[in-house]
Amino acid sequence: MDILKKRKHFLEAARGKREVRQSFVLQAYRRGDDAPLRVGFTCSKKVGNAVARNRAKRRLREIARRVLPAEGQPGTDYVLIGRQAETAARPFDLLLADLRSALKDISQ
RNA sequence: GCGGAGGGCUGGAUGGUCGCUUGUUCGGGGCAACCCGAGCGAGAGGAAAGUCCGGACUCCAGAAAGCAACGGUGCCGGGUAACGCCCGGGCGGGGCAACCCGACGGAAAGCGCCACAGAAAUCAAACCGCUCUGCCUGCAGAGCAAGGGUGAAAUGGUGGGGUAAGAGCCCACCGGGCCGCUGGCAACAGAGGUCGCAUGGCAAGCCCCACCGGGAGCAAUGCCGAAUAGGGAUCGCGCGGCGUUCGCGCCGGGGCUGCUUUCGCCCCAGCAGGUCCGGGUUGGCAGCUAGAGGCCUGCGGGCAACCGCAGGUCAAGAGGAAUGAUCAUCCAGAGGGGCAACCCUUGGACAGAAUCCGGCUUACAGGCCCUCCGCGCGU
Repeated sequence: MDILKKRKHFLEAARGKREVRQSFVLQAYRRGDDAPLRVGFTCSKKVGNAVARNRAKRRLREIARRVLPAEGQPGTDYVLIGRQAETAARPFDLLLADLRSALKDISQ
């Protein structure tokens, strides 16, 4: 599982499908190859100050690490977008459930 | 005990599970750069923040000196690599006090401004008035600036003498100017003499004086580097100004910091083509963390800031940016129940390194400690 780092890749992912959950927004973009899936994280200044953004990003990174290797699809770029308050405050098991349901919906 | 002043410290703890960055050792792979696995370490703050000052470091600008411009600082002394910071002192102001606050050089160099009110706001004067004289019920002339009133500010204040009424007109005390003296490195202070005593305020309006300052910043900068365009050197044609008898002769001209001087450097066209050099975007590596370092202890100097010496110890280095996620128990705190032990619920301030240091400023839940002042009570 590689991490997205280039602005170009984030812009590509933004053209793909979107799934909105209470705690985050998931974007997915099919690259059309069989290489391992990739994931990126975005927390804009809307999420809060630097401490709030870092915390939101770390929680997103953690749920991605636990769920994506088993349930994500190869050849896909995923982007998780943090949302104000909910990303940092939502109970962790619900956060995991949000990601699973979003992945299920977005692959259809 | 109540109220207050100054200063310092702290900024949740432990464990389980799963991760990230980095150092090192071992094993494996690779020509190598490096990659993979395992073990052992390290991994956010007092403000990491605002980016407001001061530096280190790097590059740019021809150098030096002087001048000008612009910006900054502004009582004195000390500390420091330096500062607009810190310490000590002076002066002024506030507080019963501990203590706190202060853009705190110059207003007889010049310009400008001083709203409203007021007669009058800096250069002269008199609104209500007061006194005397003349005519006699109001006016004219002369004298006065004490009283009233306005204002942030009205030509020093209080008391007395004096006078027609008054006035530093005269006197005492206070205040002030000037002069030297004494103390102090100095800011300044003290006592004395002298002058009745005309230089209102604003310099946070311009300005003057003294001192300091080149610009940009780690996205600096250096190195490695595919392609394309542009660039440079050299060969070749060929060359600046003036005069010309068209053979040539003579002489230079221009640019480089805001200006000047000295020194120094560079250019003198343009162009088809050949050859050679080179080029630096995405990316990678370096810069990159050991430096005016922090902390502890001891000794020495200093009122202190701080300095010196010796010993010990500690030390993130990311780069769409690691330093965590989650669960449990505990500890502060808050609410409720209970005589109590205790139980239940809730719940964690401000805030995240980005080249590195020294400051300042701002934000901050809760907790702890020290010193001092005033009042009250007891001895």
